[in-house]
Amino acid sequence: MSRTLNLPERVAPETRQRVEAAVRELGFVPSRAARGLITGRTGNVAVIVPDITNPHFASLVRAVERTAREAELQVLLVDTGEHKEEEVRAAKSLAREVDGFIVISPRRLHRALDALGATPAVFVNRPVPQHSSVLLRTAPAVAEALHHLESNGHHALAYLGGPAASWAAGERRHAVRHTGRKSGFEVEEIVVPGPTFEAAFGTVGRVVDSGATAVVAFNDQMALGVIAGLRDRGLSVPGDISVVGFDDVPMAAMVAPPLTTISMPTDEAGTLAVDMLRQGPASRELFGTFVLRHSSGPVSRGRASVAAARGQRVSGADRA
Amino acid sequence: MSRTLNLPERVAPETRQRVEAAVRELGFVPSRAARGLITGRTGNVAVIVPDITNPHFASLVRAVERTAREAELQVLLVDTGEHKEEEVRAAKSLAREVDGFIVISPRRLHRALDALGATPAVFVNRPVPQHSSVLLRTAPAVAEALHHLESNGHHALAYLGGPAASWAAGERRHAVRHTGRKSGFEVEEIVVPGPTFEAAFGTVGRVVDSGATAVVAFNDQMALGVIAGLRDRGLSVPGDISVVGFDDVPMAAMVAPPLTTISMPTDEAGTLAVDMLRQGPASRELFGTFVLRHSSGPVSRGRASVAAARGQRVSGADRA
DNA sequence: ATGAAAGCGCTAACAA
DNA sequence: TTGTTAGCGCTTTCAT
Repeated sequence: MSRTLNLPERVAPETRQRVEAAVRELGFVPSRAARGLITGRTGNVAVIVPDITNPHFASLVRAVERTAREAELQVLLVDTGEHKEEEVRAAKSLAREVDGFIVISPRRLHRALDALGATPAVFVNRPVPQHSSVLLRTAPAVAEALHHLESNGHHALAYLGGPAASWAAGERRHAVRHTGRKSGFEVEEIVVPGPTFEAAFGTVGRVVDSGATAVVAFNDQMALGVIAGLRDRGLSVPGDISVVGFDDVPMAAMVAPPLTTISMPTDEAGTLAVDMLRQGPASRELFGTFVLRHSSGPVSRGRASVAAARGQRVSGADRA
Repeated sequence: MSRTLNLPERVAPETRQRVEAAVRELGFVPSRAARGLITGRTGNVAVIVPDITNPHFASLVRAVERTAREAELQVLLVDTGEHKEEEVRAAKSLAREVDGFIVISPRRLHRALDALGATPAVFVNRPVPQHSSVLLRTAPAVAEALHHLESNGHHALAYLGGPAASWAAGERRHAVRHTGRKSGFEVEEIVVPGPTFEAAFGTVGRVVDSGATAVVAFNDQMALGVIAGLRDRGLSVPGDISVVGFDDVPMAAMVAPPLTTISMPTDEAGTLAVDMLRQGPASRELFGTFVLRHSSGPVSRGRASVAAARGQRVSGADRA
């Protein structure tokens, strides 16, 4: 019977038909657990994310799920809630329940690696020795973005950074600093307490003070925070200041003004990640693309309103 | 040994310590699969959603995941991609791999029920005979919303409906129609091809023509679509027309103007859903709350710009 | 080409 | 209180 299901070609056609009929009739579904016990393969893959509520991670997970199901794999979801020790716990407790891990949690944390045991893993946006990774690179897209800004008369840029421990934060920061300086931009780097709307909102005082005419933020949520903060000070986007984000989350196209941003190939990344699980350690790179929408444009002429807003800060009207 | 792990109180303290030490030393983790084979409990729960990329569902899933992990359950994620037959496939193939289903996919589909077999399930926003459900009710919050609109001088309302097959669409539609008429509103119902930004964007022609001064949309994405469409016609929100959404997705607070909406208790719903898995069939209700932000306000005085926009439609400038 | 038997890692029931 | 055994539903090997 087992033979009929797994090696149908090595069974007599007649027996085969009988068995298949019975299977359909009884609605028989083999137990993956029992099978896994003996084969050593569970048919499960675990995907670990910091926060499924972040649209960028949600897109990645959706792609992983779709590809996994096409390969008859089940997806175990672990949401660490940005809590790194949860990642280790999950790895340890799941290591033998899954055929592989897809770790999208971008903070580097080396303790986690032991917990994996011999279970293969592919890391998204986190290069790890001895393990597979898929890296989402932005440098070429950033170059395009800065070229767009430059040709619109911008020279002074503020960059709102991401979490220090994140590989993506390093890559993006390097891309804008490096490309920026090469293109003759003056780039002011602003460190933000977290990669969130609120945190970014709280930094607009520094953005305005910096004299920048354009700001690039680590992700779209932060870009929205900047836009809201600017508006809160009576400044308009892109009229007074241009804003560019990263990720191109679905909402980026729905807001006003629609966000100029760097779109990440999340579908390909998710698909690639599960495909890479079968192969040995390897590192692949995928590239983001520049998406021009309406939160960026020509540098403003007068800058009177920006100067006025700068006055605000001195008067203590800054909002933390 | 098994005893030490599962019934520690029925083992001699000394033996217990020895075993526990060994467990820690070897990093022993029992195989859920093998255990499940004999106990009949897998320690897994499957959660089925139409689209994890929708922030409303993502919030629900996050709550489910957190609660499940606290109960030492693993979460199997199934994203049906809005495809109802996938739901049946998933139910059939997972029925024996999980201790329960949490079905957040809101379209009603009765074929799915047989596939469940004897596996318990709790349905979110879908009442199902013989099964548990948690229903997210909005009527009281809608009453508040309409009262807010009324006291701001609104009398004519457009309602943009959700998917016909969805229980939530029925509940929300009934709430606004019923409460609306009771409060003396004139409510124009507009059917939209899908619960999306784009689909809603495409209906603003009809919204404007209806003469409504306020629109309530089935969800926040649609509300954003309406706002964008209105802006596209030179109309402002809430200056010319007020807009109210449902769900209070995280982005609702980040956009301009911040969305007035009806917030859903997704955390409680998710938690409740996994708690209810253990108990027998039951139906619980949770209530949304009205959140007043800035996409709604006093009805505009002149309405000249709205009249102008209406002219647009006649001239064929409508965007499908 | 097919049947029979052993055994994957555990728990439950029974002995001791 | 602890050791032993049968067996969960499968696959694999060996015999037929």
